[in-house]
Amino acid sequence: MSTIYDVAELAGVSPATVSRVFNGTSVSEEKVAAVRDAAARLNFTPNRTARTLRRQSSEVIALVIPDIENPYFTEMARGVEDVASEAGYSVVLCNSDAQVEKEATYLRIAIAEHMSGIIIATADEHTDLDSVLATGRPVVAVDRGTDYDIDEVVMANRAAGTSATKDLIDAGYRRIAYIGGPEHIDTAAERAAGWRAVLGASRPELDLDELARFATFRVDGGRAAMEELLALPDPPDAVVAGNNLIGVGAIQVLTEHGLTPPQVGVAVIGSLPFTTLSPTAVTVVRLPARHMGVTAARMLLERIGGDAQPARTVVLRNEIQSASVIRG
Amino acid sequence: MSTIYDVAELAGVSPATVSRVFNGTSVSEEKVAAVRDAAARLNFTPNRTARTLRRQSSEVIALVIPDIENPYFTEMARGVEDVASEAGYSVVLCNSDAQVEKEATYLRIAIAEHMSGIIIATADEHTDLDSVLATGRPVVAVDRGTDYDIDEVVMANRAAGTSATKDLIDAGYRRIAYIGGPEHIDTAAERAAGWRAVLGASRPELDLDELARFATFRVDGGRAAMEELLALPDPPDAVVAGNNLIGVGAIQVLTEHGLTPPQVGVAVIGSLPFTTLSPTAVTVVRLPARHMGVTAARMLLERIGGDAQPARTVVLRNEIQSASVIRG
DNA sequence: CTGAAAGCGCTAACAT
DNA sequence: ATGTTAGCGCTTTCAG
Repeated sequence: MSTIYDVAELAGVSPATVSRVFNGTSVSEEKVAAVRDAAARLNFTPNRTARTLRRQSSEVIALVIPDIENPYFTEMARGVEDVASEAGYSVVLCNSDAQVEKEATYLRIAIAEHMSGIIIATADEHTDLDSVLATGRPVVAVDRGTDYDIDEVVMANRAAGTSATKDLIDAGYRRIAYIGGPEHIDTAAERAAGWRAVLGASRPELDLDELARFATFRVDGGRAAMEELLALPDPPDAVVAGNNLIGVGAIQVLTEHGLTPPQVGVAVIGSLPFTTLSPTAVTVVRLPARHMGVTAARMLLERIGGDAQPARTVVLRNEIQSASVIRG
Repeated sequence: MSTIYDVAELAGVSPATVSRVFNGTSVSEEKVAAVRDAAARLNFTPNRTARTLRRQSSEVIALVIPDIENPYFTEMARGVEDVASEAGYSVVLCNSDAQVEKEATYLRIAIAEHMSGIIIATADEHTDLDSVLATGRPVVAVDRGTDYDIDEVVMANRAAGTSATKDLIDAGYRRIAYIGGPEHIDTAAERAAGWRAVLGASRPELDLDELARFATFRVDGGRAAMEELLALPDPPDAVVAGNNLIGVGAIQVLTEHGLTPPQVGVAVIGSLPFTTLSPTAVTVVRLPARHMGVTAARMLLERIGGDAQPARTVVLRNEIQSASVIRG
């Protein structure tokens, strides 16, 4: 690999001039040409590591997510990436696998690699951001809140739970169960609270605790919980799924039991990007994941640019796509 | 951020000793303790950039994929990540978005950041790897072949096309269409060839060109092609989908037309991780994506370790999960 | 086993 | 506008 010294020598200028050419400061026409020519001839690529070491910052941002296989997060990643690359930043995707230790490792890497900012959907409500924040790096929380006073972009989780449940009630379902993610994750708790409030008011006779299940935010979690609910002495006639993957799991189990929606009502919080269901069979509360990524990236870029206004919380509105079935 | 000099001073040793402690070379018990203690007290994190600059290599590998929203690639990414992190490497995920320019940018970054190796599912058959290879960095191609003599891990694409088609024939379908990815991508071409060979032999009366469609490897591609096929004067009674997303699109359109599988036969090359279909409705040729990632990562790590044997090609066997429907 | 010192490639004062 | 030079933080000879 050639260096700016090689280029400088071939072009007959100083290394500093080469650096200037690659950084857009004022250099005379002719020297620019000479440098570019020499660089091309040597197949020169500036060494980012050296540059980063010198500048103490790099044009890369870390995006830490708990499940890279969840389309919700990859859709968000797309949003982040589009904004970032537009601004000349690359984004490094880190999969914490919902494990605090892995998450901590990636956070450490982000610091050690001088990345200029972090967008994180935390693995745990109490993720420790002390050391990152101590370095002065901006951090934007997405999807889930944190214990810190930082920018965050979240969904209207409670509203999502509310409207999903209401839709099922309007469609005529009565015993509406809920399968959510781990209770200690605030999004999961909020969505459940929405369901609880609506159903408690509308169907006071129901034992809500019997109808609520808290699983992992994954397909197998949804499957297991749905099996449990179906095994109840008095099984539910509808279910609200706390996220996309839980929804998939629940629908799979229902289908296997010959209870294809809308035979049993299903409302899913989150989009089902790869579903092959008829769009009228299941109610979907669309969560604007891409938009979340876009918003978070913009905010982060602002902070990287030096913006020091107080921390903001953006709550993204969701959009319900109701199953058009009216029941009994 | 504190440096080894700070730690050295606090611990009463030289910077070199601090470095040795963090790199596992022989240092006396007591000094190790002193250094660790000082480091902890200063909340010291080694600066990877400096280390990389000095060592001319970093423990990160780049994984370049054409579509981060395709579960096939994220599943593969998981495999790569598991192996890599086991070996102390972190993996940086780069989404080329099937664009050669974006891909080239990420390749450039990989070089400039001194990443120690690259796993790539190319955006284009003729992706230019010259500059990467010129640096001596190992590159492993996954999913798709390249013009270069490098390690590759691919699926048994032709066989996938063959068995998908055979299964549909065995189930009694007659006019079996094919929707594949862009013809210039070798995987797409091979899968199509499998379909063509089987169908040509078994149903010589069919006009294969009429029944073949080449789309993007995405849901909308599958949708558009399926619509076209259904609009044919004599529409097909079955279809082979060239990848998972095309399959999803095709099934969506069929469902919307009231032609839910297995009313029209569907065989998909690639797993459908988030479908809610009954498993007996659609034939799936499972592609071991995770395994592909694991294999590629292992090979890359070997190369990084200095292994210089001739380039290998690993072809991964697939597994068919037949729809258990027998027709006519 | 330990320390001193050079240097990885680049940028940013500081001169000129 | 351009060149000179001093590091950024770390690893790694080379001495001792």
